[in-house]
Amino acid sequence: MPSSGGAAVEERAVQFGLTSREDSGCSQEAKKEEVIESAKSEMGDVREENQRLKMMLERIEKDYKSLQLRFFDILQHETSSKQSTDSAPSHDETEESNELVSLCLGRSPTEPKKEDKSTNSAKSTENEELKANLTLGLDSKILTSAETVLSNPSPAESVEEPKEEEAGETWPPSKVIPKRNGDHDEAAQQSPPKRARVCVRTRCDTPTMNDGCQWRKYGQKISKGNPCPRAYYRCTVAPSCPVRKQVQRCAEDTTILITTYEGTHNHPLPVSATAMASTTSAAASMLLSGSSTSQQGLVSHINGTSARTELNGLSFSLHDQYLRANKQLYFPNSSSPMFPTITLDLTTSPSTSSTPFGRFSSSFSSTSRFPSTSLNFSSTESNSLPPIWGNGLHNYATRSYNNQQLYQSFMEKNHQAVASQQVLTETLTKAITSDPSFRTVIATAISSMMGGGGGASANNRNQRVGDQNCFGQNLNFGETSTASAFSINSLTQNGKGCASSCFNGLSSSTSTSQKGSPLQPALPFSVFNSSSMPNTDNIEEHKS
DNA sequence: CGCATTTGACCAGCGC
DNA sequence: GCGCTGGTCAAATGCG
Repeated sequence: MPSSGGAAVEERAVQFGLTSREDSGCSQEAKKEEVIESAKSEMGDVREENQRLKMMLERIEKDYKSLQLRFFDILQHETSSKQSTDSAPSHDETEESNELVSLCLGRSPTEPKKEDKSTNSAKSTENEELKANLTLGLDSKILTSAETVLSNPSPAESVEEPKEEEAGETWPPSKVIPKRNGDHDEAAQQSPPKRARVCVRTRCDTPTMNDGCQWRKYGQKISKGNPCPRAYYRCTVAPSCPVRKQVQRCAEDTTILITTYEGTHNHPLPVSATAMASTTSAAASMLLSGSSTSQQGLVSHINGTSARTELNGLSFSLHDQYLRANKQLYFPNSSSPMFPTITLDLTTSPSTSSTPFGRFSSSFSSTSRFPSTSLNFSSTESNSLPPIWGNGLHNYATRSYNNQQLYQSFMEKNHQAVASQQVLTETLTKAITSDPSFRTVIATAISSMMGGGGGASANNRNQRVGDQNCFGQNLNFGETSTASAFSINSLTQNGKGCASSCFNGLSSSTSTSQKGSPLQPALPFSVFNSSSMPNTDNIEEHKS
């Protein structure tokens, strides 16, 4: 913004220069002085304008600070209330929604950090935790790649990806020994051959679950113990992408599709693919970093044979199979004893277990060399619960259930997903409108951004469309129309990437809503930045 | 014709 | 060493 003021100064200076040159033809000093005086007065005006712009900038920063402080307050309050009443859901709609909104606003990854230090220490401490969540818990490269895409459409994956692979996720696992020079990651510091696999169980009628990525089938095998063939896919988004996945139907319930991901994408992902990728990557990170120990980015609550882990807000239920005696005749992962496997159960079939998470733990084979871990997104609660998160009636565990429910809904019923998004939109809108001060701050920020940006040329605005989207879309999220556009955009792309996109939003928003950092990029909104992505579908939607 | 899928062959790891 | 199994390759095939 100051740059626009500077540009104005230069422009006017040029004008005056020309004027004075023209006037120099007249040798009358009086005119010269007149011109000089007028120029001085003009300069004074420009200074004033510059001053106004500076003040505007300061005001924006101030608003931003207050927004952030408010977010931390809410976070703190929520954390404390959650600790006191773990079982009783006591969050009101506004709070949860505010979380979401604040997360969006806290998109800037660097600035808030400084501000936290300047504020009170307690909050900065918490923010450090959140930051840790961001950097470690979401060590998922998917997120970073998504962020890269947002900020720099050019393939910066060459910088990002190797870090990922340093974590031990290389391919092919049987041929490449994951000994890297840069194995300083905590995951790699553990047993080198430890390579995480993320198994996702979903109900899906299609041959494969559409996760937004492009896959090429390169093999199919009948695996032992399961009459259903296992298909092998490799990611074809980038030629050198090491990511592969195995798809197999559950023998017991053929409607359940078991997708096992391995490796990390070394390329920017389509927006529609970031959801599953980030989820699996985060899960893999959690697994590689130790599932049942409390670490940075991971807040685990170990309770007997299970542990509930909050990974960037996603409430994961961990069940070390070694803690369980349950056995199953087969499990897809039992055939791959070389790799630790983490399973995300996105199925919502009625549980056969009495314990909230028992259904899943019983699915594990104990033959695996590494402990498998389950991330149970499911719940034994009735499926009749509306897939609305942030409705204030559910605790975090339930919200994770809702999260999963939503994902399922998106996968199966797009219309239902639209409705859910609309409810979400309403909730967000209500969250903003329910708090006058909050609304004022946001309105000020909006006006500051939009109005203050008036000094910038249209070209500049276009060039910085990503950045502005970064801010504008977050603020606009409080507007029903824009939020609806988001959901519709996500859902109208031929019904394929939509599910992932929506899940993307859910996972990201939810992840940041609890322990996740507010500074962490909010993936769902990357949809708006799709113009910077090579995803033409999104580009078209963005234009519309 | 180009691309994706299919499918049998091949290879490596593991257990006996 | 042999057999079993999982995983991958690559030629054949199918499809748009």
